[in-house]
Amino acid sequence: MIDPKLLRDSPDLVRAAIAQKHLTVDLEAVAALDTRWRAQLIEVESLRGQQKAVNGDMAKMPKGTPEFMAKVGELKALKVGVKAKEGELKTTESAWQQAMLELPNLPHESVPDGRNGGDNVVFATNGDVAAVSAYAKAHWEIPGFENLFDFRRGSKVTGAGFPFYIGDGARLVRALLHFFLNEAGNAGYTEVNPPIFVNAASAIATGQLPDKEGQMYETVIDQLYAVPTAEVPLTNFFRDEILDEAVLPVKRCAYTPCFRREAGSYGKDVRGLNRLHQFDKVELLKWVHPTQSYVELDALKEDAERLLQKLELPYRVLLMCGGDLGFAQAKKYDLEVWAAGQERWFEVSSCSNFESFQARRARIRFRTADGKPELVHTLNGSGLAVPRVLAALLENNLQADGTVKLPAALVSYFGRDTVTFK
RNA sequence: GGAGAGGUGGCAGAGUGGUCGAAUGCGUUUGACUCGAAAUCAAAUUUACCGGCAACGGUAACGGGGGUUCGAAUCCCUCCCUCUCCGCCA
Repeated sequence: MIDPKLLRDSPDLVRAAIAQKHLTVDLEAVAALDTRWRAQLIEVESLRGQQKAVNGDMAKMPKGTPEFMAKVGELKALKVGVKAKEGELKTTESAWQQAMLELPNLPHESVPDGRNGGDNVVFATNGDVAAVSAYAKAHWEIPGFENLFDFRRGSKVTGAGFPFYIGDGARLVRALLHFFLNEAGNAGYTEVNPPIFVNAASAIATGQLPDKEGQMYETVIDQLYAVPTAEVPLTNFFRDEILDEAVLPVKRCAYTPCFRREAGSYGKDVRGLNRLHQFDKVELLKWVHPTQSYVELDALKEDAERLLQKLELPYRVLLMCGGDLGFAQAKKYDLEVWAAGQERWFEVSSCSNFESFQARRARIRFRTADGKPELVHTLNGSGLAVPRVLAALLENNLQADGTVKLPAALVSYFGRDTVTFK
């Protein structure tokens, strides 16, 4: 949620920022709701003030006297009007709140203009794409692939996009997760093992709701959502809390399976490990002082990059343009890894600064030196998503004999330096 | 899943219909005393929103929501959560 005062005082600024995201929002309608809400609030508060004043008098006079009964009558009459006004206020207020929840976050000034993915800026590249592998092929075409990654049985048991990982396949997932978590720990992130179902309040706080419920799996009778990312339970850990300024920045990481319904994708995008309904990911999360959030964003991005460097995977960093920014992000870098077999870049991490957008929804604050609560800034990034990293490892490191040579960083986690597809 | 008890300020803990945003204790902050510290004494110490340049004023909040009443922390309904006992269970 953006600051209501900002919309009130500088609507043009808000309008321009939203335009940069190429979203259409009826700001006038929101502003009108805000105006009406305040007018009604003032009215209701003054009526309640009257009630309180008369009530105060009554408290001091003996019960049952004619004066007392007169006051009762007076307040009885007043009550009807107040109830009606309160009802109106409530209606306006919930409409206004809903509208505010549907307003996107504003892009940071350093975000480049652009309409879609094609306008993103290549911020940095690392590694030599041309020199990867003479034997690369799309990972699902590697002979024996289905021995390690069983999509057919996954479809039978659950549905498309829910593979079984078998033998070295399962072992690779475990090795990567272990590697990611250890690296995050070394970088100062405290490991957390969070719930993987969250309630609606949590999903609202991080921006999944309202609006995007179709992208989450929902339980039938308990009205819980399977987490699309560990970001949701992790961020909500401090919901409705005021932190001590001295503890900032708080840095945490978590592994969770992630569940995404992702309706509407097809073709090569969803072949093999490219896009799944369930996948494993380690998420990095920070709660920081507002003055530090952009420094922290760069550090976060570097923490994620380091993983790709250690895995010896060529990657590039994209600075997302306004039109390709998500609803809740103020600024976002995507890390894309090169998959030599498909000759494509794949997003394996998305590092974002939400500024106070999530913190305002979640009411996560810290106490400043002068004792006043102030909203923190939240940031998160993948560190990293497993299946696409895995796909790139398989494709880029495929050898002539059909085995895959693992990067040195992974050998101790995997237990061997070679993956076979038997 | 069944039965019972309970959810009050940073914490502990009073309050069972009328100036109660809420006693008291602890904690914290500031000041006094002291060479300094402890102890002691004094004062301060929730949050949100609205109005206001500000000082300040107003309204709301005693787990959430609804109801009764002129008036609710207090009575009623409902949901959530915690604890105890029983059942079940990795």
